[in-house]
Amino acid sequence: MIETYLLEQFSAFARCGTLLKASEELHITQPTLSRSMRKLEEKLGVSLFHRENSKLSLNETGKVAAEYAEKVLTANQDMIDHVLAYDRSLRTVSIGSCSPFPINELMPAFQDFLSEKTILTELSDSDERLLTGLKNHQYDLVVLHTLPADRSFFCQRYMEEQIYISIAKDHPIASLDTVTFEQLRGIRIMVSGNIGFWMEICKRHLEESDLLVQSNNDALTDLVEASTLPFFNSDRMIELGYDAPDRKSIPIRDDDAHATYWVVCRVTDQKKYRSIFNAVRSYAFRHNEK
Amino acid sequence: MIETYLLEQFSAFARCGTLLKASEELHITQPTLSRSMRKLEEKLGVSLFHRENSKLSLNETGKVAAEYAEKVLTANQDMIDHVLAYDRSLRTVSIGSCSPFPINELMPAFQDFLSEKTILTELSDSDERLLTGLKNHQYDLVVLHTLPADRSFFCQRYMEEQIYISIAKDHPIASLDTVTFEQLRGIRIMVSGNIGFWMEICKRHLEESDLLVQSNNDALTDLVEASTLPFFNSDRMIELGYDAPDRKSIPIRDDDAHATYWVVCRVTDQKKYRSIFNAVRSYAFRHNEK
DNA sequence: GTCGATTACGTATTACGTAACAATT
DNA sequence: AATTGTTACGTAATACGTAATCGAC
Repeated sequence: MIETYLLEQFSAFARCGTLLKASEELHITQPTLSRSMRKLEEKLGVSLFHRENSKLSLNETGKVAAEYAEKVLTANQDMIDHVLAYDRSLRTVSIGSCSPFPINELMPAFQDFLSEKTILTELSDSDERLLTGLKNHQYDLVVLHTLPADRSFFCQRYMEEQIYISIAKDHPIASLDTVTFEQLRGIRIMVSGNIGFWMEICKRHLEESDLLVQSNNDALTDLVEASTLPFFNSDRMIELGYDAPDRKSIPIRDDDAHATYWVVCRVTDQKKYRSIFNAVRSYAFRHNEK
Repeated sequence: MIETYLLEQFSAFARCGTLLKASEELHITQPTLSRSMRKLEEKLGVSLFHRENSKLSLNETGKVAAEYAEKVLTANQDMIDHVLAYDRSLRTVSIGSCSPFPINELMPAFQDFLSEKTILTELSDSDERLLTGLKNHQYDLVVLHTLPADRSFFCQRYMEEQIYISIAKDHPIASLDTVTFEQLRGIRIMVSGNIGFWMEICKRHLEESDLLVQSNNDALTDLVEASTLPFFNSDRMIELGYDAPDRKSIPIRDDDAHATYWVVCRVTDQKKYRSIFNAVRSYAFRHNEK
């Protein structure tokens, strides 16, 4: 077997063409490289270079050897990458969600029951992408707004969320008890940029030009206070106090404005996340009682 | 990058299960292995083992690492194997032939013009197999008894060979000037085992049970002298003095009993073997003159 | 007591750098 | 003169072995 450092030095020479350039790239001296190249030849028992006129170059065998050396080195680097990634994956729980609110609500439970692990959360606007991610171990837990048919997933019903329009009290619409997306068409409405699948819903029912998307949440809060423009809200957000005093929040009665969230994992991991699912279940129970 | 010796030691431990057995396999001491395993963990920056009760075993990450280590090591060994094989191939000329006689005749030319190379000759009973071997660099030169249609080969007509039956002078057939395979059916005939495609010809035209195949050439010579059984001969063999005084050699007039040999190489190698083909051509010219 | 792993210490190997030299361009 | 590769020599790093220690079965 050939030691890795010899292959690294050989590969560097093959790329750079001269020992000098290779030695600069590797931050070692030429004599070291010169000796290493001889050593590699000795180890293999074959000649790898043309040596003439203080000019060193690969011969036919050397070119073949360089190709294979590259393979060995990438295999080595691959090992490092994969082992580190695997080790990381053991200490990390990746959670994907179609919407930001369930994640916020679940965070305390995650921190309780996965205290020794790193928690990594990610928003996605597509249930489908979340499920494929769950399947190929990109995620360990996902929160969906649709119930997957696949039996290889374990699903627990979690919570409901209802979208509201928060609109100035003197606006004609403020007199209504409920509205439809249809009634909101043509009105400019502010909306946060990080709302997962809700953005798709909004774009489907309203003109895209009417949506004032604001990715920065602080900026959105400022805008709400500084303007009288309506904005999208939800029962969950209102519960948390995200409301504006001079506005009225009116529920949107379209089916699409209501979501039921499901917490999902691979059936093989069902036991692993048992305590989390218990917390989810009791949360769902408490809220169904109301 | 991880040095190869660390991966070798790690792999040995993964196979053997204990440091002691691994150390015996590698002919090093346990302390060395113990230190190396720690070093590997340090280099990767992750834990690879369960250490408890003077018992060392791979943890989950360690098992993954062992798989990848194996890949790196096989890539390393692959490199060595292929580089050595390639280097060998540069100093070797592999010659395949459908018949022994052309090789014997060409040997002096090979030794003249490939003096710095190792010459490797091989008999094959199938032109087809010789051609595929030539295509995939198993052979560099082949001698065929059929002219290949493929334009990616360069072909040079070489020599003729005519099969004779050498039969006791008092045998009825000995009175004939020529014979056919048909006339020889039912007669037990001795034949050498190493005659390439000729064996196929004999089996096609004669009962297999009538052929007394003798793989050892010396034994065949002895048998020829000690018995009066007929045997197959050829004009080329007769020229070289391979004959028996108390027998008569009669040419077989079937088409199959006559062969025209072609020396063939890949067109890409045509120049490389130019001097050999010159020798072949002049040999063919001399013999056509006769 | 045996087996397996680790620690501590000393040694031998060897990979590397410095300096000088050789050979081209 | 500048560039590139090699040789010679000394040094620092390190891989290894020996001996002793600890724990468990």
